[in-house]
Amino acid sequence: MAELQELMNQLNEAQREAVLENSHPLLVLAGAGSGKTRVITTKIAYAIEQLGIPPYKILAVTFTNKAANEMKERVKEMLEGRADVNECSIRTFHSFGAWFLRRFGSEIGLDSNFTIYDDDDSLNLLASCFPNYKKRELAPIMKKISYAKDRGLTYTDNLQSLKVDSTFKRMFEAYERKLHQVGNVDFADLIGRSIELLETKSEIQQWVHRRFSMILVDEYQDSNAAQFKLLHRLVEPGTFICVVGDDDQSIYRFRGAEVQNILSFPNQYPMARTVKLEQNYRSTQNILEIANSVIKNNKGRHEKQLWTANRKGGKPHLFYVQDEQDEALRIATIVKKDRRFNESAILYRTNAQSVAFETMFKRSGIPYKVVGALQFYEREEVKDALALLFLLTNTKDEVNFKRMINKPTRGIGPGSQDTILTYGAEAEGNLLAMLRFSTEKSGLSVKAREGAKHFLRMYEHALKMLQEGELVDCAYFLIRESGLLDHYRKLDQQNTTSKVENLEALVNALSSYESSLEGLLLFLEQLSLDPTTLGREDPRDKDGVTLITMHNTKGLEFDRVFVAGLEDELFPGRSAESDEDTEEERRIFYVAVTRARDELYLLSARARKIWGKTSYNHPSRFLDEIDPSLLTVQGIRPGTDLLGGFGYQGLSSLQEKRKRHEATSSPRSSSSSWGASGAPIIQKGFGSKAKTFTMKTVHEAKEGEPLFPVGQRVYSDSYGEGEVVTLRMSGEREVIEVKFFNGKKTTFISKFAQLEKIGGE
DNA sequence: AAGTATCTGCTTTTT
DNA sequence: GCAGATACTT
Repeated sequence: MAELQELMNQLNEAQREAVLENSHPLLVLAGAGSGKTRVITTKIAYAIEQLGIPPYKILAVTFTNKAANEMKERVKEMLEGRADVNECSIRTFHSFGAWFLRRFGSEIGLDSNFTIYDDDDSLNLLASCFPNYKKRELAPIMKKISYAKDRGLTYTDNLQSLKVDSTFKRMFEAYERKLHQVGNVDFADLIGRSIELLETKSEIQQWVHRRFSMILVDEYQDSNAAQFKLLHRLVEPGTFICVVGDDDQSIYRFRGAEVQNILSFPNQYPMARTVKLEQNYRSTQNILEIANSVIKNNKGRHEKQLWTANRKGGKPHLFYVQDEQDEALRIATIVKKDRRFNESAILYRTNAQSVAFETMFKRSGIPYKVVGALQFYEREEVKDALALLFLLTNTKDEVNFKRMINKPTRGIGPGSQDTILTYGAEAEGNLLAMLRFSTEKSGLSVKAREGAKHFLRMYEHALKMLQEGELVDCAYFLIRESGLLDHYRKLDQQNTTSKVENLEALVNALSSYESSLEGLLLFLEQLSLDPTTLGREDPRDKDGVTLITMHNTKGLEFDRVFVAGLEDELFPGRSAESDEDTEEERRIFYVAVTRARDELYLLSARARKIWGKTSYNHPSRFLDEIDPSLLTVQGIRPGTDLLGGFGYQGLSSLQEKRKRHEATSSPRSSSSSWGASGAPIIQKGFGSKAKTFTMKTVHEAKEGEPLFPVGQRVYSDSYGEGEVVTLRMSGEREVIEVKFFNGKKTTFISKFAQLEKIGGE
């Protein structure tokens, strides 16, 4: 108890007020670095220790996994020694939805084994509804469907506000019906169907009301209309609700977030109290001043006075650099000097920007960690293996079925797939049953039927293994028996990839889960909701400079922050057209700058490679909003004419673009040391031509005679000498396996094999 | 059905 | 610079 008192003593007056107010709905307007997380975590500690609220009755919701994990840890630290701390629900909105639906979804016809479709899967599902459309055309529609769902709308609602036509409505409906049919949910459903559940099943709503007596929401400014609605359904007059946020840090408008939610909280909850946290404890005065001078240009915001009692600090730096390599070099030079890797972070607008830093850091031996990028999960082989597992938990999952039914190829092309799917009604959506029907009846070619049989038998066996609790063996079995393992092993040998290693890593990750269907579901859910966790050691354990998108830094802080890529078209991005778009970008800038405790570096490059093309952009307009006297500037601002004549700035942006374009297309003499112009010896064109391999019949078959005997010595351009070790027939085709003397083993279709027979026949 | 070659057009940001 | 769609060959 004394400890709690100590925690309370660390708070300022406003913070303490926020912790102590527990009888009215509470809105905490918390500026950047004002101790918002501390307030929430202390509030939880206070509720448990002082008010005697059992931990399991507390629900704290955040928007990002990182924030949720961070909060969990802080609470655990504060309440060290209490065994029941883990009973607090500290989750993202989406993971709450998943938990809730897993538990009660059956009440609204949702199988509890559902899996969660990501954006890619959703698009595939939509594409399967409209085979005549290209994915390119459907992608923006899918985006709009998600957007509508984030707004809490269904296809039966009036969608006029979205400016859509009747085709859209039709597609929206078809998508939703299909999603129901396959028995899975998309991200938006985790919120939307939870709302549906609460609205239609009063006994469950009552259960929820009994269960959670205190609900806290962090980063409330990022909530969208659907989440707002969900929250409203979770609380009853007796529930204590507290939301915390900062309208200046609202940066998820593109995903449907509505700042209005935080601004109108007092109207929604008439008894609400508001507490403002305006003292910043994080940054130096100089850093804060820069943040303030930029954000004040936003019109749609609440006036507030964020101040700090911290020291003035050194002057932040602004570097004008040549290009992205130069940018990386400058940063590398700085962090190398004092080696304060862990205390430094590089913030950028787009994930793609991390590459230049990674390359440079590898070169200079600087340790780093990329936060958030999906690297592992996005790999083709990993997605393939996961698709096999997803199909295992839900045999109606058409998206993952289509992904894997013919991969690696087993003779079931688009035509055969259509045939199989025609048994849909008869099989009640069960894809394995469809396979069975299609193998029993005519309609498939011999090859396709064999392939289908094999796939079916494989799954029947895998399901049995899963039932017997052999989860890891089952996963391995699927990966091997489907042919994926051989397929990728072959690719690894041809190229210098390590796809098989990734498959192994996946199976290894799976092995730390309970060996059952439940364990598998948990594993898949964890992966769907936070795909960044897999395949990488816990980033917190690793030393190094943090590379991270500005969006991902919310809630984090670093001694030294580099904000990279401050150029128009990149930041603010090219798609920021309206004032609202620009204001959102400005808030992102504000978030980025306020992450810094002591040192702040802003970097702007004259040239940058975007999509393989060098482009020349203006320094970010946000830099113009900073009083130059606040910064130490190094390098020369592009457009500054040292002779005092006309610079870029005198030209309209269109003229400029043209002019820059000319500059780009003329042969460049300058070229940085590792620019694209330093001609490599292996030219792309030649390189790929040399590898070009067209399937030509190399060996003519003679009636009834095999093309190769086992033991035949052969020579291959790519592998060198080897010997045929096995021979089998695949349908009409002779297939041989050759073991090369370099140790590699590869399978060929004899007729097409680029092999020379050597030695006497 | 499967494998290649070639062309096109584009990526923010996250659950 | 890369993925996806298209056209073509075996």
